[in-house]
Amino acid sequence: MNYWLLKSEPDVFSLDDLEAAGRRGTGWDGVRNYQARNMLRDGMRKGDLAFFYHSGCEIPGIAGIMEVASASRPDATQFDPSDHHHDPDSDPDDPRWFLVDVRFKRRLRRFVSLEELRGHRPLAGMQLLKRGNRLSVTPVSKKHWNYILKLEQKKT
DNA sequence: GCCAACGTTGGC
DNA sequence: GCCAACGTTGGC
Repeated sequence: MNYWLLKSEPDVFSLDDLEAAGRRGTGWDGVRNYQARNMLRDGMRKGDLAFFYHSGCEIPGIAGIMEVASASRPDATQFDPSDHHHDPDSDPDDPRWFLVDVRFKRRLRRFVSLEELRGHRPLAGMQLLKRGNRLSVTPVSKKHWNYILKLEQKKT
């Protein structure tokens, strides 16, 4: 099993929205970056776990945990002209963009902010914390994953 | 293949 | 709103 971190702007799609989607979950659509696409398409497996990270908001950070609920499949929004993520250059016979289904697992016991993550030297290697990182899908090592789960338990 | 111009992300 | 960092595009 592998671990991941997926970013979303809570104004667009938040952990609450994912929880509201229930057991069926939802497709993690709209990823339009090749590196992120490759991880979605080739790296993620059903049963993997991922942190739900809130970006582009007042206090960015990790809000919860979700589960990868399917293998990757083509992202239908790329073929929908009315969709913001429409890609007219993508060939239906050879789709360019993929998604996985995700489902809500749980909220963290407390929100762990980006600022807090940056304060922990053992997490320094996390791709999320590297300078200039903008990838919306990044792998998380087991070591970092477990460290954050311990952080979650700590009182502030 | 290089690189300038432009677009996007995302923290601050 | 600003801006650093990075990705993409397209002319050459």
